[in-house]
Amino acid sequence: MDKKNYREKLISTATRLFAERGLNGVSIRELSTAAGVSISMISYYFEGKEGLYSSVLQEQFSCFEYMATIKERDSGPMDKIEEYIRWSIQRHRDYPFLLRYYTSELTNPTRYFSSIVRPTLEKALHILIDIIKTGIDEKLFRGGLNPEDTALAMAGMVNYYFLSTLATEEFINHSPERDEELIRHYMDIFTRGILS
Amino acid sequence: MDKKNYREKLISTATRLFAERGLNGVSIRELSTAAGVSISMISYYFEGKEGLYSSVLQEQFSCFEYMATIKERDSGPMDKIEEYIRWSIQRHRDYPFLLRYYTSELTNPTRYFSSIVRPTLEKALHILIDIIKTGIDEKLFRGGLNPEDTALAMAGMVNYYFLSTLATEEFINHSPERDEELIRHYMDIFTRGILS
DNA sequence: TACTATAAATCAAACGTTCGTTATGATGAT
DNA sequence: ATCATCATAACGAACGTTTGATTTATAGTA
Repeated sequence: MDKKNYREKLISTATRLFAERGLNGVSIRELSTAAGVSISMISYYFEGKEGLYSSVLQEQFSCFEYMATIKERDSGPMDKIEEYIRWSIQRHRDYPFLLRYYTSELTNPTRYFSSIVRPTLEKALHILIDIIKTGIDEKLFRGGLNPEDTALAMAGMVNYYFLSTLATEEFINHSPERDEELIRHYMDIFTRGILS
Repeated sequence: MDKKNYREKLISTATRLFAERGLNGVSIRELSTAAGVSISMISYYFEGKEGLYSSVLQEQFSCFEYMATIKERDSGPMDKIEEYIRWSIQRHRDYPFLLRYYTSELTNPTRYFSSIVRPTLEKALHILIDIIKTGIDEKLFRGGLNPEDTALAMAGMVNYYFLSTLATEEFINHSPERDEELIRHYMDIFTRGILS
């Protein structure tokens, strides 16, 4: 039989369950059963339950690094904007989990938030601003446009949709087709407001 | 001695503690001690812990009814927009709690979300849309403006700020002066994008 | 006013359950 | 021989709930 590594299995199961019900909403007994792994593996691979939670967190937020690469892509501002929206939507699949983190049940949530989440959100915003500035320079976007305002409105807009659909059937069951539909929807809004 | 009623004391304490650490992050022992009340009062006044949580929720969301009255106010669209922003900011003092609710630890969160939160958010959005439409009709706002897009961008924008400052010192310690500063800031952004 | 009976509000203690952790010994793969 | 994994059991701590007794408030009666 193949050598198994249940570390990943634990992480993926924990990601789903913690996203659904939070750190204190899931017992490690239920978690290990759902993962099909012995309960003692949690202490074996991680430093207990909070250690597992921290590992999940770290993995969740590492995905933001991809966002930073969009700026360097060899494509026009319009394509980059679309890429940002696409990335946002895929990221928002994990939104319940991220929201949980914002109001974390960890022993010292504020420190984590300040050191990871906040800079990440600000970085994302500045990348958007840069893309829009480039669009204005290249005279693709309206000259009168305020890059900071536009980026904020855009990031907020995408955000707001997910906040309002969170935890609904619509959110949980969104398909790739629905994703594309959403991307077109936001690109339409963006286009209406921004093209020169 | 006066007749006491610890119901309100329990609700106010629970509101603060649940906002900080969530339903499963606070034990009813700690909660009752913090309220200076016997633990059995929770089952006496509410139907257990979840009942108390539900009561807090209901009170939190009832504030949204005020939002609906803004539309009927006897003032211009610009004033109404400012009122909306002011209301949003004050509401966001309770943001950690509301966010918790979005990812609720209740037994059946989706039902609550669908029946309370979603309609509330949509109602708020439609009130904004109406205000903006009126502004366009009265030729105060740009004619080319898309009311739906603008309302969404605006609601999202205000939202995004709080998401990014949540759980930071900056958020927790914001003062009335800081509130006014924020209101002016958002009104500036709005004005730049919307006036005719 | 004073006494009493009833109901409401409050409490401390106990109950049974579940929690996260750790220890143990065994099994199969490398 | 080492490593990954298992099932199981045990542990003390913490959990939410319930019980039964006690205090307080209210109302009725004299």
